[in-house]
Parts: sequence; structure tokens; C-alpha cells
Amino acid sequence: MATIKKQYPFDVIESKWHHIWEENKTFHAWNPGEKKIPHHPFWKRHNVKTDTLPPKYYILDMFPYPSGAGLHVGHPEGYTATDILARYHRAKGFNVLHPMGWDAFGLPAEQYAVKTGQHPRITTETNINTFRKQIKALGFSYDWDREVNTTDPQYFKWTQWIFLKIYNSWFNPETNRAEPISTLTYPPELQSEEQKRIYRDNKRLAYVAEAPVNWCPALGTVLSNEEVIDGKSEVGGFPVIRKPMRQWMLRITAYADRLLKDLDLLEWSHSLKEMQTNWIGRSEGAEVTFIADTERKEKIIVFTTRADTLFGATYMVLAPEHKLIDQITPSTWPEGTPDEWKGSTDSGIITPPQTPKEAIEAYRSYAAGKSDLERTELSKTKTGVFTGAYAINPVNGKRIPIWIADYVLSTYGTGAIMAVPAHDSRDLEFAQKFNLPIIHVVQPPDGSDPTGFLGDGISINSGFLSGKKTPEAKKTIIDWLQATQQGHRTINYKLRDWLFSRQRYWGEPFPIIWKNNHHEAISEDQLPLLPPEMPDYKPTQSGEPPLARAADWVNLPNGYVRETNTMPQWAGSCWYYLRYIDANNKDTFCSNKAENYWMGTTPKATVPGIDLYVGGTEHAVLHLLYARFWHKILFDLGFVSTPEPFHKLVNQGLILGEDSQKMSKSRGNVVNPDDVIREYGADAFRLYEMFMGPLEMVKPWNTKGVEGVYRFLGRVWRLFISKESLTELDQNLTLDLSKAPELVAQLKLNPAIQNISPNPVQLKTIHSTIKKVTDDLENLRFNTAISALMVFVNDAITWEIKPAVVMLDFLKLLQPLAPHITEELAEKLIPFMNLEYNGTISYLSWPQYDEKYLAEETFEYPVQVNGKLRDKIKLPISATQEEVKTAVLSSERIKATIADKTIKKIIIVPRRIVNIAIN
RNA sequence: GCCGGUGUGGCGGAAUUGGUAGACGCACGGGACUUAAAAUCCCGAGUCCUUCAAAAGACGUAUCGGUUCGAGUCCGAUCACCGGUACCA
Repeated sequence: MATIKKQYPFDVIESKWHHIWEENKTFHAWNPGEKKIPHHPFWKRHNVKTDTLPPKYYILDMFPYPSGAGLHVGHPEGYTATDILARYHRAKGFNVLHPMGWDAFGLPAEQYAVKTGQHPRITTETNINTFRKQIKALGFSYDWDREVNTTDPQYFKWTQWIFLKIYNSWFNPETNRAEPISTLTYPPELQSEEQKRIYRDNKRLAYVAEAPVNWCPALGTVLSNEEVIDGKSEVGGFPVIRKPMRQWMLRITAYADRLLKDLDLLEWSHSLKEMQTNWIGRSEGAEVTFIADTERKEKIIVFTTRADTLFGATYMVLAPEHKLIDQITPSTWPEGTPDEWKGSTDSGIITPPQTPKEAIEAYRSYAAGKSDLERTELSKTKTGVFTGAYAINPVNGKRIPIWIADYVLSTYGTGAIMAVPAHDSRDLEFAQKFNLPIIHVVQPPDGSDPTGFLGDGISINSGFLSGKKTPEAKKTIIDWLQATQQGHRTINYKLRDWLFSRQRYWGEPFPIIWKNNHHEAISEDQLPLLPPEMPDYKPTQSGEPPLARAADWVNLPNGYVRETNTMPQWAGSCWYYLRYIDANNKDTFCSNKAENYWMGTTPKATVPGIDLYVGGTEHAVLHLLYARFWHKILFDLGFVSTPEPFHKLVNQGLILGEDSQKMSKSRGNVVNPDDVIREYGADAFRLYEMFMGPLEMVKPWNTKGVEGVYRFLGRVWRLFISKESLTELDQNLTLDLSKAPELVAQLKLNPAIQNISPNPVQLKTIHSTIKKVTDDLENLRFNTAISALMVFVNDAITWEIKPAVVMLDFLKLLQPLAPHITEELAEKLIPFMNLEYNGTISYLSWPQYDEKYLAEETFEYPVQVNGKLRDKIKLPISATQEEVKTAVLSSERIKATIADKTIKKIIIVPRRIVNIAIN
């Protein structure tokens, strides 16, 4: 294979600057109170004598899970965007915090360990080293002194510590915030310490519950709702079933309201806010109490958003798991066979004749046996069974049958509904299948058929509600229910508490011990609690965590045993952005002083928090919800100063393969960044990823496009370096490649670059470029910023003499995007200009543009006739409307177009356009 | 189904508050340099029609309609694609 001639020696340049940046800690971020280093370029720029730091800019990437596959081209997309902004803000004079770390607990390392017996710590370490090397090859300006790793005991010590804070807190509904458990007051009827303990444990933000959970047999662990997608595990796509298990839960539902409302404080995309809003799923409505017409008169409470349709409730449905089902079984069964009272389903599972009780049991076990996946797939056909019992509709005293059906979910609302088949599509389908009555109670405004009408209309057949509009009817009926103590206004959320324990080896152990079937916290001085060393990490079929096999670790003196579940992967990522702020603090997870500085406001952001967070959409309802939740607890407890962590957030769009398909090994369309960097260099790679299109957009990879920006960098190189010295270099390199660094250092500046004052055309060119690039970077429009830089180069390349001041400004503009080539060129240019050179371009101040250089003397008016362009007329910028009009009307072209038609109107927009309306 | 987003040349994409549609780049065609190629440099180019050529013209931002002197941009309807969600009462 013939090697193509390089556009410029990017490999030599890039490794040279990586070493310089690393050795000088060029991108160190300065904490308040930290010792200053006067010779550091940051302090050469800023006043070393002052006590206050410059304004901060905290720009964060979603840290990666270091998988065995290494970096793919999707990772550097967001990382490049943030790096550009980090460098831009350094030039603007900010103290920039731009950190990187590893979200390293997780399933793949553990699965690899199960297969090979290699400790996940080893795998993780290897993968991290690969990732770090790959990321460093891209020249990102991270402060590597703040690198965090969630699996490092010095890190997860604080994850466990935060868990203890959560464990030792409760949510006070009166203050609407978390408080230490010590502020909890107990109802007077609780006498014994044991009763109080149970009460207290049920109030904690971290609590243990026996509940049906998402159990994934293939992974051997339970999963949170957020980790289950279409009935399958998010990781691996294995089937998930519901299984009752004793698990740790975090009370995220207590924060549902604040998590929803505080979205208003954030500068996030509309669609992302929408996703969180939908996931939290707030709905306003009422709880209504129905009384079962049985011996014991059980209360059946339902939740509804349409209390106004109460008169149309013709039956009730309980979820198969509903607790009342056993109790409401009537003492005597109705006459006839189950078939006659429709106690069968179409599924063939219950076949009459059999006793009603058996029918119910059969249906319940049928429903229980369905996996989540099956429930989703079978959702089209309704199944159910009549209980034989009836309830009284509180609004009209009518007896309505109580059914059991799995289209009612035990986990939402009260697990029971009033069915209004006329105005609910699911109830309608069910009623039609089982021949239940349908009563119209809402008249559509357009007078159409009310059956299946779901919107707002006018109440009919509804007693005292009849004639009222839906919103008013809702209010009236709920007021009535409250007055008669048969119901009340309430709000329901789809969000459920966060299932927080996992049956895995490779996660943070809970700092919890058990005795006599109750739990307590271990003391903080015992943190970090390390997991035991174990010969094998296999999950078990039963759901018993692997840690349980480590008997020496589990069994403690005095009859105590350790909690053997571990925390989910999300735990570490819930607070890593706080650790970056004070990454090496041994005494606390993050000092107040540092937190106040880095999470405060800046001239850029008037709302406190991280100035910009960039990452993929895949975390829209997982990490981003969990982290906000933890942050709010820490806020309530006084450990952080802001109610929200991520003030501004941008999702980068997916990069597709060259075939416009999602990159995947099976399609064979995966692009490896290492290959691209080897061929074209990191600067070209960075530039291309930003040039492809808007950051948020999904876009396909095109290697030819990399060549395009690579050629651009070659033009930049030749713009600055003398042709003769390049030829010399080429000739020498054919003899001895090892001399490359030395020869590159000796390259001479292009003699066309001179220390002379720029002419007005050159001033205009550079100032309009400064304006455009600055404006584009502020608005994250990297693609158009690059295009503006290309326009400049296309222009400057034609200049016979290139003023050095203009060329330096250009390098400053290109620097955030292509840092290596600009460092190299600045190193040659700055001494040539007899300016002081501090060893890097990174802290040179960002160029300012001056409008006075942009002013035009003439403007070429496009002249339209009836909106169609007919002529262009160049006029002085000062031309008055009258002058413009005269000039336009004397144009031969315009005269010809108008011909004998009459002019209705002439619109003149100064310095923009002229349009003549004729008929 | 519901919610959100996006539709512009052969391709990725530009286009301030409604004001010259197609910047910049890719691919393509032509030329210069070269023994030749690569690299580089210069020129061309939305589509159609007419023409030896040029000029001019017509049509063009998913489709249909509307508002306006003027619409890629605003409004209404439709279609397609992408993402989220799914018996949430």
C-alpha cells in the first residue's frame, strides 16, 4: 500500500504537545485557597497577588463506562465539544474545571470475571488504561489531577457515606424536604422501642421492602423500572419477570413533585424535559371510595382523573394482585355455572365448569405467570374474571359488579379502578368483550356519538352534574365527595420508588449490618467498606447475592451479619460531578468552600450549578433523574448549595455509520477513532466531528469528510510555514525519520508573514471572522465556526503579505478546535512578533472584534419585483430611501420588467432589500 | 395509540427579528504543474427549457392550502422518517 504524503507532521506535533501539557499541568483547575504557582501560564495571565480567583466555568462530560471495546467515535463527539468550550473559556479568562473519570462498576467486567475467573478489578484497570490513553490522544484539556474512578475505595467510601446520609433521613411532608431521622416525631400510640423502630425504618429515605420486583434470571439480579425496556433488561436484552423479593428501595417518589417543578429552573432541551416529565407522570384527580356489597362491607378505593364520569361507572376492576381480593369473596356464590356469570376468559386457561373460587385462583396465577414482556405483547386482548361480588356506586347507590383483570396494574394508583366504558377505551374494550353495560355521561361538544369519547364535553345522565362542562363537573363532584367523606382530591405519579439493591459482586457493598431481622448502619469510621475477596463471582439462581458466600466477611461478632446486596451502577454516577470539585479531599466528599465556588453562578449563568453538561440521551430518565434526586437530598441536608446540579445540559446526537445505520459490530460499520487519528491526526478528527453538523443532531460518518478538514489543516500549515523549509524537511525525512521532531522544530515561518499593519480589507476579514467564530462558539454552533475559519484561510491564502497580528488572531480562534497545530504555529509566530511567549497558546486572551472595521461603504440592494429577484444595485450605505427609489426606478432591467404595468407599492428595507409590487 | 423532534442539491449541511435559498465541506467535471501519478493550485456546477455559446426565462426548501409587498422561516391540514412511552385509570 502506498503511503499518502502527509499534509503536515501531525504525529510529531501532537505527541510533542501532549508531553508539554502533561508536564506543565497546563490545564490545572485552581481551587479556592489553593497554593498559586506564579510561573504557571494561568497565573501569568491572572493577577497572582489577588485573593480571589477569576470567575469559574465548570464544564462536564458524562464520564464513560470503560468497556473492553475501547473508545468509539461517539465518545469524542461530546468530549470535543466540551473541550472546545473549555479552551474557549480559558482564553476568555475563566478558571475552567474540565474533568474526566470512570464509571467503572458494572456488569460487563463482572460477566467477564465469571467467565474467566479474572478479578473485575483487573479487567477494569486494564480498560481504564486503554480509555485514558485513547482520550489523551485526542488532546483534551482535562485536569487529570481530578480523575475519579467509582470503583476506587477512596471514591466509593463517599458513595457509601452519602448512602448513610440518605438512610439516616426521612422526608418531612410539612417542610417538603429531607431531614435527619432524628427530627422524626412518633405518633403517641407507639409505645415500645420496637414499634418506634419499625415506624422509623418505614420512614427512612432508604428502606427495605418486600415487593414484586423486576428479576432478570439471565443476569441473576433485580433491576429498577428504568432499567427494564419492553420487558427486557436494558443491559443484554434478557427477559425480566416479576418476583416478590426483599429489596432496598430509595424513596424517590417523595421528590416527584420537586423533580418535576424544578425542571423549570433548567436550561435543558424541550424533549429531554418532556421525557422526565412523562416518566414522573403527574396526574391530578381524585380518590373515590366504593363500598363492597358484602358481609364485611370492605372499602374499595380507586383513583380516577375523571371523577365527573362517576355516574357512568358500570363495573369495577381490581388488579389480580390486589389485597382485597381474598376478603371480598362473597359468602354465597351467585346461582348458575361460572360460564353463565361470565367467569371465563378466552385464553382457555379457565374452562367451566369449575367453582368460582377456582376460577379466580386460576386467573390470578395465570396473570402472575406472565412476564412483563408477555403482558406487553398480549395487551391487545383483555382478559378477566368476575369475582361474584358487587360494590355500591357512591353517587347513585347502584350495584356494580367487581371484576379482576390484569389490565389494571397493582403498581399504579390504588390498584383498583371504577370502569367507565363509555369514556375510556380500555374499559370499553373490556365491557364489549364481557357484555357489561355502557352508559353515556359526557356529550361531545360537536354532538357526535359519545361512545368512546375521551375529551371534555358536557355531562349528561349524571344527576346533579348534568349540563355542566367537564372541568366544572370535576370540581363539583370532587367537592361533593369530600363533603360526604367518600373521596378527596389527590395527585398520582407514575414514578415509583427506586429499587436500589443488586445481586452482584462488582458494586458498592451497603454499609449496613443486620441482627434479629433488623438493619442498622455501620459507623462512618468503618468506611470504605470493601467487598470480600472471592474465588468466584457467579450470581445465583435463587437471587441470593454472591457476597453471601463469603462467610468470613458476612458473619460478624455478636450475631451481626452484613448486608450482602450491592448498589446499582448508578450510585457512583449520582455524585461524581461533586467529587471532581475536590477530588483529593481525604476529610470530606467535597468541601463547602470548593463547592460554593464551582457550583456557584458565573457571568455566563445566572442560575447556579454546572455551567454545561454534555452527554447522550440514553440517560434521560436514568442517570439524570437519579443524580437530581441525590443532589436534592444533599441540598436538603445542607451538603450542597444548589437545588439542581446541571444547570445547562446538551445532548449530543448519535453518530451513525457510513451507511447511515447505527454503528454495530454485526453491521461491520464501526469506525475506530485510533485508525482515524493515525491517518489524519487528532486535530483533523476533532475538527471533523464538529464540522459534521449541529452537535445535537444524528449524523452519519463520512471518512471523505475527514479528508476535507485534514486538507484544511494542511492549508493552515502551509499558510504559516515557508515552502522552502517544508521542501527541506521532506528531503531530510526521506533519509532519516527519527530526526522528524528536530526538523519540525527548525521549520521557518512563511516569509509572507510580516510584522506590518494590516490593510482595511485584512482587518475586515479577521474582524468578521472573530465575530462569527465567537458568536458561534457561544451558541455551540461548531460547524459554522469551522466554516468561518475556512473562509478566512481561503481568503488569507491569496494575500501577498500576511500581517502577523492578523495571523495570530486567527490562531487564537482556531486554538480551541485544533489545539495541537495552533500550539506549534504559535510557538513559531509569537517570538517572531517579539511578544512574550509563556509556553502555550492556551491562556492568550481571546480576540475582540471591533464593529468599526466591519462597516461597509456600499450596499448592493437586491431588487425584487413581486418577490422575484430582478436586479442588484450597488449604492452608498448612506443612501436615503428616496435615493434608493430613484436608483431602482432608473434601472433598465427594472423598467423592462415593470413595462406597462402599474406600481402598487415599493418596499425599501434599508441595507437589506427592495421589493416592487406590481399588478 | 399518545408525546416530542426532524424533512433544504448527488451527499453532510448553511441561511440574524419573514428580506438575494444552497455558505462551508464532500463527491463530481474541466484546467495548470508532472515523463506519469499522488499531492497541490485555479475554474465550474440546484433542476429544467432554449442556444454553437452566452444572456434571458421557468421551476425549486416533504405535500396541499393560507397570511404577506415578500415565506425554507409564520398559520392550518396531510405524508414520511427519527426518538421517547405504552393497558398509567
